[in-house]
Amino acid sequence: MNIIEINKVLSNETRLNILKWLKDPEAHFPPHNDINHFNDGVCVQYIGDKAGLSQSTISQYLTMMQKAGLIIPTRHGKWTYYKRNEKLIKQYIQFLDKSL
Amino acid sequence: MNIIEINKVLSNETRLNILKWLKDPEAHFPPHNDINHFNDGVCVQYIGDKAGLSQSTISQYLTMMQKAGLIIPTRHGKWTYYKRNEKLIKQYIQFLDKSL
DNA sequence: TTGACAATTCGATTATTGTCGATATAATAA
DNA sequence: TTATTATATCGACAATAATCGAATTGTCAA
Repeated sequence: MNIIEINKVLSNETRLNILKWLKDPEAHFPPHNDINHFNDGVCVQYIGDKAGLSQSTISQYLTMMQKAGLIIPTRHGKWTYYKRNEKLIKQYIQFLDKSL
Repeated sequence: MNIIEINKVLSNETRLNILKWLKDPEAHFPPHNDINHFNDGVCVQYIGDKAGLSQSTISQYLTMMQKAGLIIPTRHGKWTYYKRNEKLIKQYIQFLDKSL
Protein backbone atom coordinates (compact mmCIF):
# COMPACT_ATOMS: atom_id res chain seq x y z
CA MET A 1 0.00 0.00 0.00
CA ASN A 2 1.57 3.24 -1.19
CA ILE A 3 0.13 6.11 0.81
CA ILE A 4 1.54 8.83 -1.41
CA GLU A 5 0.07 7.19 -4.49
CA ILE A 6 -3.33 6.77 -2.87
CA ASN A 7 -3.35 10.36 -1.65
CA LYS A 8 -2.51 11.54 -5.14
CA VAL A 9 -5.42 9.58 -6.57
CA LEU A 10 -7.72 11.02 -3.94
CA SER A 11 -6.65 14.60 -4.48
CA ASN A 12 -8.84 14.86 -7.55
CA GLU A 13 -12.53 15.60 -7.13
CA THR A 14 -13.74 13.31 -9.91
CA ARG A 15 -11.75 10.33 -8.69
CA LEU A 16 -12.91 10.90 -5.15
CA ASN A 17 -16.48 11.02 -6.42
CA ILE A 18 -16.09 7.80 -8.38
CA LEU A 19 -14.99 6.03 -5.24
CA LYS A 20 -18.01 7.37 -3.39
CA TRP A 21 -20.49 6.56 -6.17
CA LEU A 22 -19.27 2.99 -6.22
CA LYS A 23 -20.30 2.64 -2.60
CA ASP A 24 -23.92 2.55 -3.71
CA PRO A 25 -24.19 1.82 -7.44
CA GLU A 26 -27.99 1.49 -7.38
CA ALA A 27 -28.24 5.05 -6.18
CA HIS A 28 -25.94 6.52 -8.79
CA PHE A 29 -26.11 4.45 -11.97
CA PRO A 30 -28.74 2.94 -14.23
CA PRO A 31 -29.26 -0.78 -13.70
CA HIS A 32 -27.19 -3.35 -15.55
CA ASN A 33 -29.86 -5.61 -16.86
CA ASP A 34 -27.75 -8.36 -18.36
CA ILE A 35 -25.00 -8.99 -15.84
CA ASN A 36 -25.78 -9.93 -12.29
CA HIS A 37 -26.84 -6.60 -10.91
CA PHE A 38 -23.70 -4.67 -9.90
CA ASN A 39 -22.02 -7.64 -8.25
CA ASP A 40 -18.82 -6.74 -10.02
CA GLY A 41 -19.41 -3.03 -9.97
CA VAL A 42 -20.13 -0.56 -12.72
CA CYS A 43 -18.96 -0.38 -16.33
CA VAL A 44 -16.72 2.40 -17.61
CA GLN A 45 -19.36 4.05 -19.75
CA TYR A 46 -21.78 4.66 -16.91
CA ILE A 47 -19.03 6.09 -14.78
CA GLY A 48 -17.96 8.33 -17.63
CA ASP A 49 -21.50 9.54 -18.26
CA LYS A 50 -21.94 10.38 -14.62
CA ALA A 51 -18.61 12.16 -14.34
CA GLY A 52 -19.03 14.14 -17.53
CA LEU A 53 -15.47 13.70 -18.72
CA SER A 54 -14.19 12.05 -21.86
CA GLN A 55 -14.04 8.29 -22.18
CA SER A 56 -10.27 8.28 -22.31
CA THR A 57 -9.90 10.42 -19.22
CA ILE A 58 -12.20 8.18 -17.23
CA SER A 59 -10.42 5.07 -18.43
CA GLN A 60 -7.14 6.57 -17.30
CA TYR A 61 -8.57 7.57 -13.95
CA LEU A 62 -9.91 4.08 -13.38
CA THR A 63 -6.57 2.59 -14.33
CA MET A 64 -4.69 4.72 -11.86
CA MET A 65 -7.24 4.04 -9.14
CA GLN A 66 -6.78 0.35 -9.82
CA LYS A 67 -2.99 0.63 -9.72
CA ALA A 68 -3.27 2.31 -6.35
CA GLY A 69 -5.38 -0.65 -5.24
CA LEU A 70 -8.59 1.26 -4.59
CA ILE A 71 -10.77 -0.52 -7.14
CA ILE A 72 -10.94 -3.94 -8.75
CA PRO A 73 -11.72 -4.58 -12.43
CA THR A 74 -13.68 -7.57 -13.73
CA ARG A 75 -14.07 -8.23 -17.40
CA HIS A 76 -17.42 -9.54 -18.71
CA GLY A 77 -17.33 -9.80 -22.45
CA LYS A 78 -16.57 -6.41 -23.83
CA TRP A 79 -17.35 -4.61 -20.62
CA THR A 80 -15.01 -3.91 -17.77
CA TYR A 81 -16.74 -3.51 -14.44
CA TYR A 82 -15.07 -1.71 -11.59
CA LYS A 83 -15.91 -2.15 -7.94
CA ARG A 84 -14.36 -0.86 -4.73
CA ASN A 85 -11.60 -2.71 -2.98
CA GLU A 86 -13.10 -2.39 0.48
CA LYS A 87 -10.25 -4.24 2.12
CA LEU A 88 -7.62 -1.85 0.83
CA ILE A 89 -9.73 1.18 1.62
CA LYS A 90 -10.12 0.04 5.21
CA GLN A 91 -6.41 -0.66 5.51
CA TYR A 92 -5.66 2.77 4.14
CA ILE A 93 -7.76 4.53 6.72
CA GLN A 94 -6.40 2.41 9.53
CA PHE A 95 -2.91 3.16 8.37
CA LEU A 96 -3.59 6.89 8.33
CA ASP A 97 -5.12 6.65 11.75
CA LYS A 98 -1.95 5.08 13.12
CA SER A 99 0.74 6.84 11.19
CA LEU A 100 -0.57 10.33 10.64
CA MET B 1 -12.15 21.21 6.03
CA ASN B 2 -11.26 20.74 2.37
CA ILE B 3 -10.51 17.07 1.74
CA ILE B 4 -9.08 17.58 -1.73
CA GLU B 5 -6.74 20.25 -0.47
CA ILE B 6 -5.58 18.10 2.44
CA ASN B 7 -5.04 15.10 0.19
CA LYS B 8 -2.99 17.23 -2.14
CA VAL B 9 -0.79 18.38 0.70
CA LEU B 10 -0.36 14.80 1.86
CA SER B 11 0.53 13.47 -1.55
CA ASN B 12 4.07 14.75 -1.22
CA GLU B 13 6.61 12.70 0.71
CA THR B 14 8.36 15.63 2.36
CA ARG B 15 5.15 17.20 3.59
CA LEU B 16 3.93 13.89 4.89
CA ASN B 17 7.22 13.47 6.72
CA ILE B 18 7.03 16.92 8.25
CA LEU B 19 3.67 16.08 9.71
CA LYS B 20 5.05 12.88 11.17
CA TRP B 21 8.21 14.48 12.53
CA LEU B 22 6.12 17.06 14.34
CA LYS B 23 4.42 14.28 16.24
CA ASP B 24 7.57 13.83 18.28
CA PRO B 25 9.84 16.89 17.96
CA GLU B 26 12.30 15.68 20.61
CA ALA B 27 13.00 12.62 18.53
CA HIS B 28 13.59 14.47 15.30
CA PHE B 29 14.96 17.93 16.02
CA PRO B 30 17.68 19.50 18.15
CA PRO B 31 16.35 21.12 21.32
CA HIS B 32 15.18 24.71 21.36
CA ASN B 33 17.07 26.02 24.34
CA ASP B 34 15.57 29.47 24.57
CA ILE B 35 11.86 29.01 23.98
CA ASN B 36 9.77 26.75 26.15
CA HIS B 37 10.81 23.37 24.81
CA PHE B 38 8.72 22.65 21.69
CA ASN B 39 5.44 23.80 23.21
CA ASP B 40 4.70 25.70 20.04
CA GLY B 41 6.40 23.26 17.73
CA VAL B 42 9.54 23.57 15.65
CA CYS B 43 11.09 26.49 13.78
CA VAL B 44 11.33 26.61 10.00
CA GLN B 45 15.10 26.23 9.88
CA TYR B 46 15.18 22.95 11.76
CA ILE B 47 12.47 21.52 9.59
CA GLY B 48 14.33 22.65 6.50
CA ASP B 49 17.60 21.13 7.70
CA LYS B 50 15.92 17.84 8.36
CA ALA B 51 14.10 17.78 5.04
CA GLY B 52 17.13 18.78 3.00
CA LEU B 53 15.28 21.18 0.76
CA SER B 54 15.79 24.88 0.31
CA GLN B 55 14.54 27.29 2.87
CA SER B 56 12.06 28.83 0.47
CA THR B 57 10.59 25.48 -0.53
CA ILE B 58 10.09 24.53 3.09
CA SER B 59 8.50 27.84 3.89
CA GLN B 60 6.07 27.34 1.03
CA TYR B 61 5.29 23.81 2.13
CA LEU B 62 4.60 24.95 5.65
CA THR B 63 2.38 27.72 4.37
CA MET B 64 0.29 25.35 2.31
CA MET B 65 0.08 22.86 5.16
CA GLN B 66 -1.13 25.67 7.35
CA LYS B 67 -3.70 26.81 4.79
CA ALA B 68 -5.02 23.26 4.68
CA GLY B 69 -5.33 23.47 8.46
CA LEU B 70 -2.86 20.72 9.28
CA ILE B 71 -0.40 22.83 11.24
CA ILE B 72 -0.49 25.96 13.38
CA PRO B 73 2.14 28.72 13.34
CA THR B 74 3.23 30.72 16.36
CA ARG B 75 5.60 33.62 16.09
CA HIS B 76 8.23 34.12 18.80
CA GLY B 77 10.48 37.01 17.94
CA LYS B 78 12.03 36.33 14.61
CA TRP B 79 11.18 32.66 14.64
CA THR B 80 8.01 31.02 13.46
CA TYR B 81 7.23 27.75 15.18
CA TYR B 82 4.94 25.22 13.62
CA LYS B 83 3.05 22.52 15.46
CA ARG B 84 0.44 20.00 14.43
CA ASN B 85 -3.24 20.81 14.51
CA GLU B 86 -4.29 17.58 16.19
CA LYS B 87 -7.94 18.50 16.18
CA LEU B 88 -8.09 18.98 12.42
CA ILE B 89 -6.04 15.86 11.78
CA LYS B 90 -8.43 13.79 13.85
CA GLN B 91 -11.43 15.31 12.09
CA TYR B 92 -9.86 14.56 8.75
CA ILE B 93 -9.40 10.88 9.52
CA GLN B 94 -12.89 10.60 10.96
CA PHE B 95 -14.30 12.24 7.89
CA LEU B 96 -12.46 9.84 5.59
CA ASP B 97 -13.66 6.95 7.69
CA LYS B 98 -17.25 8.05 7.20
CA SER B 99 -17.26 9.35 3.68
CA LEU B 100 -14.74 7.25 1.83
C1' DT C 1 19.12 53.38 12.98
C1' DT C 2 21.73 50.02 11.16
C1' DG C 3 23.17 45.00 10.77
C1' DA C 4 22.19 40.52 11.09
C1' DC C 5 19.27 36.85 10.88
C1' DA C 6 14.62 34.27 10.26
C1' DA C 7 10.96 33.82 7.41
C1' DT C 8 8.12 34.94 3.49
C1' DT C 9 7.29 36.22 -1.12
C1' DC C 10 8.63 36.68 -6.06
C1' DG C 11 10.17 35.14 -10.57
C1' DA C 12 11.89 31.51 -13.19
C1' DT C 13 12.45 26.77 -14.81
C1' DT C 14 11.55 21.99 -15.03
C1' DA C 15 8.46 18.10 -13.97
C1' DT C 16 3.96 16.29 -13.38
C1' DT C 17 -1.05 16.20 -13.99
C1' DG C 18 -5.51 17.02 -16.38
C1' DT C 19 -7.67 16.42 -20.27
C1' DC C 20 -8.78 15.71 -24.95
C1' DG C 21 -9.19 13.48 -29.66
C1' DA C 22 -7.32 9.89 -32.39
C1' DT C 23 -5.84 5.36 -32.74
C1' DA C 24 -5.43 0.58 -31.24
C1' DT C 25 -7.16 -3.60 -29.05
C1' DA C 26 -10.74 -6.96 -27.51
C1' DA C 27 -14.99 -9.09 -27.83
C1' DT C 28 -19.33 -9.93 -29.76
C1' DA C 29 -22.83 -10.01 -33.46
C1' DA C 30 -24.07 -10.17 -38.16
C1' DT D 1 -14.66 -12.39 -41.76
C1' DT D 2 -16.21 -8.00 -41.04
C1' DA D 3 -18.70 -4.36 -38.68
C1' DT D 4 -19.83 -2.63 -34.24
C1' DT D 5 -19.21 -1.46 -29.63
C1' DA D 6 -16.44 -1.05 -25.12
C1' DT D 7 -12.01 -0.08 -23.28
C1' DA D 8 -7.43 1.08 -23.32
C1' DT D 9 -3.47 3.45 -24.93
C1' DC D 10 -0.96 7.22 -27.39
C1' DG D 11 0.41 11.86 -28.46
C1' DA D 12 -0.43 16.52 -27.63
C1' DC D 13 -1.08 20.73 -25.08
C1' DA D 14 -2.53 23.58 -21.22
C1' DA D 15 -2.58 23.94 -16.28
C1' DT D 16 -0.57 23.04 -11.93
C1' DA D 17 3.21 21.63 -8.79
C1' DA D 18 8.15 21.24 -7.35
C1' DT D 19 11.89 23.63 -6.54
C1' DC D 20 15.44 26.98 -6.57
C1' DG D 21 17.92 31.58 -5.85
C1' DA D 22 17.09 36.42 -5.24
C1' DA D 23 14.67 40.10 -3.23
C1' DT D 24 11.63 41.61 0.55
C1' DT D 25 9.81 41.95 5.14
C1' DG D 26 9.87 41.47 10.18
C1' DT D 27 12.30 41.45 14.51
C1' DC D 28 15.82 42.01 17.57
C1' DA D 29 20.48 43.56 19.20
C1' DA D 30 24.32 46.57 18.87
